[in-house]
Amino acid sequence: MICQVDTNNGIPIYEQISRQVKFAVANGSLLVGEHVPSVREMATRTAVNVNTVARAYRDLQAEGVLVSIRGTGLAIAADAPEKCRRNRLEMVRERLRYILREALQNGVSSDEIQALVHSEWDALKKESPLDNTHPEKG
Amino acid sequence: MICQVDTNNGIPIYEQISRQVKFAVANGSLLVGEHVPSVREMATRTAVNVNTVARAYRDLQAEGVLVSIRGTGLAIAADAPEKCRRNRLEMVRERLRYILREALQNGVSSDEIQALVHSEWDALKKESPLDNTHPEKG
DNA sequence: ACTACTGTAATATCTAACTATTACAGTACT
DNA sequence: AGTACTGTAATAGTTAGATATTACAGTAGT
Repeated sequence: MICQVDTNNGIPIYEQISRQVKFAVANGSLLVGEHVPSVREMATRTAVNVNTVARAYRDLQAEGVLVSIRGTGLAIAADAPEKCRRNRLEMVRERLRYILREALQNGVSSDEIQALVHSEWDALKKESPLDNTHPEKG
Repeated sequence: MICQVDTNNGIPIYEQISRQVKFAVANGSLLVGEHVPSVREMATRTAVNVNTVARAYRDLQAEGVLVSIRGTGLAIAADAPEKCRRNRLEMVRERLRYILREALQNGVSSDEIQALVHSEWDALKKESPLDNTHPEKG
């Protein structure tokens, strides 16, 4: 489990981390019972402070994604995959809505948006071709 | 010129204001030479502090969208519409890219994204039907 | 028992964004 | 000249996010 943190995009680091954990659970990169990296390891690998990682993990516990195993670490909760998979599209949708609303309210046409999404999606696929390491079961 | 400010979405208020001004210039809601609302009026109408509006206007001057007319106010620069129209899709694209990258990197399929964009766009169109007050010339 | 890990918590410090307030110089209108 | 607007600036205070550091209780392996 590796997290990519961007300190310049305005999104709180703890939120970036918790989102990525939830996505990882949703697509099977993290399995039930598996331990998430310790706060210190995650902090080191992402060049972030321990407290910031702890904040993300605390939020994930509150959401029921992680459970604490005292003295050992934090593990993926039994019902986390179902939860995260159900919320995966919602997480994307929530942010997509802001952008589309702004575009719509300012005279961007449906065709322009469709073209924009298509071209950006293709560009991203070329940029980082899919490495299906953890394919989801149907 | 009315600005809608959301204090809870994490985006700096001054950035929300400057973006909305640029969009308004791009689609003809604000014309060359026209005065933008005074910092005090804009601050009152958006329930925001004067300094925050001033910050937005300062940025817009730095970008060449607004020009200062001493003692009178700030007006839309002569070449602002061209500039803003050229940047309009880029402003949307920049934010769209973050979302699509996150989705792609986490196993969301092309079909799911297309469906998501389509359904959200339709929902937004119903929510606020287009009032073509300032149609762009072809 | 010792060591090396876990998570958690408290403290202090920093920065960006925002607010409230006061002040000042330039312009327009009467 | 006086009034009412402009933008601009300085000051001080608040909040959220992040950092650095220290500390402590619980667990596992030796």
